[in-house]
Amino acid sequence: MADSRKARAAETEAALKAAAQRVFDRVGYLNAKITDITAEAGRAAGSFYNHFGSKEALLESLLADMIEASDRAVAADTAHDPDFGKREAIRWHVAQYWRFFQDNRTLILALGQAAQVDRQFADRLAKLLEPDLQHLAGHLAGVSDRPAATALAISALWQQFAHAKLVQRHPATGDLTDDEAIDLLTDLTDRGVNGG
Amino acid sequence: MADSRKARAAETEAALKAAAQRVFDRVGYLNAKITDITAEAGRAAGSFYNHFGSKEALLESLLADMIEASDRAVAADTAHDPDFGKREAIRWHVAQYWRFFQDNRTLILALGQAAQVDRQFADRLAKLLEPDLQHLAGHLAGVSDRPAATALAISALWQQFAHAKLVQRHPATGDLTDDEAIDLLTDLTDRGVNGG
DNA sequence: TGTACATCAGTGAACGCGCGTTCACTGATGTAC
DNA sequence: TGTACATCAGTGAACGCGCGTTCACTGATGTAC
Repeated sequence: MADSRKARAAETEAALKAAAQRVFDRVGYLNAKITDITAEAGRAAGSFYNHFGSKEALLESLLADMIEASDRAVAADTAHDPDFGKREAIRWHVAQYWRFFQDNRTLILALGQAAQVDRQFADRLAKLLEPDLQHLAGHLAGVSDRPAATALAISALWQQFAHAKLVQRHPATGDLTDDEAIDLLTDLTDRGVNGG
Repeated sequence: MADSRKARAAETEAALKAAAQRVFDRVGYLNAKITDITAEAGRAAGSFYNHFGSKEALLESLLADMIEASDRAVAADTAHDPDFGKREAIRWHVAQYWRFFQDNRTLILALGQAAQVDRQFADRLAKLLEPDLQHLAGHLAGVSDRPAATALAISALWQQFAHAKLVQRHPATGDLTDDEAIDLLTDLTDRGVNGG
């Protein structure tokens, strides 16, 4: 049965990745020890280094997976409405972002933590996020006289509010459903750039 | 010359605090070693523990200083305009926050990093920020039907945008003066809550 | 005012814990003939 | 198809680095008489 070795290795690698997500979720990326991850995956400590050079390499591998999935989703999208003059176009983007955050919250937090302690990583991450920012700035070109800076402000707003509700579970967001949270962000954004 | 001992101790403590700020600024709170701080202060490693129980205790001491200064500033404020229906009232608050961020950026970043790795600390920090959020929510009560959640969203917007410009120095904010940045945030906030 | 002792801030070498990383070994799978 | 050897994924004890933390010591300042 050829390839059963490769299959076993792939299985272990996948188990380590899945275990890492659970450990990150529990204690955070920075507090996660290599041995926490291998224990969670039910493997020996040494096994880790057959698959990843370091904790950061593992994180980058998870990031690559996320980017791949996200690129596929973008490709599947049949041209969404680019006109940010319309509230509905904005709401679609907010909802899209909200879902993305929910689906990837553990990884997003881990990336943020890694960026806090490693300037190089922070720079690389910023470059990876640049296209999304450009995308947003493109939509704002028609309605704002400072599309780039406004895109930055708006994505900051969306991200931090999603963080407050979905991660921190801040009391001030406690009585909001997800849809209401998305509406709130949509209103702030729509009025903020379009006025009224 | 009585008290010259206490004076020396106070001097060393102040030197350690000042050194810590510089080290945090250079390498970040999480990357800062105790010996980095003592070396920067020109003292022996052991000296640190005469004054602080741990790096976190030092951070809390810096935080206490900031809160004290900030409380003094609040006390000195002769009743500002609470009516967020007016753009000028909003701009005053944005400018206030901007200055606060500039004056305390190193410490704000350090607090954020500490919160990332220590849930207890994060909770305590959130409680300390609560009054400011309430203050903002109070101003929004007249113009928003969800003042608490909106206050959270708006402070997230202000903080992250200040971070992008003043810490990250994100290219998208490169051609903005501080006043223009404050205007941009004011516009987004004013229109966001009041519409046009 | 002077002397003897106590106290204290500061020192820095040494200790030891935690954890990342290595490596000799095992058992199973693949390959050569 | 069977045998002998090679390769590889996985194991886990052991190693060693980095760094927080301690502690016996020094010299200076304060106190008692």
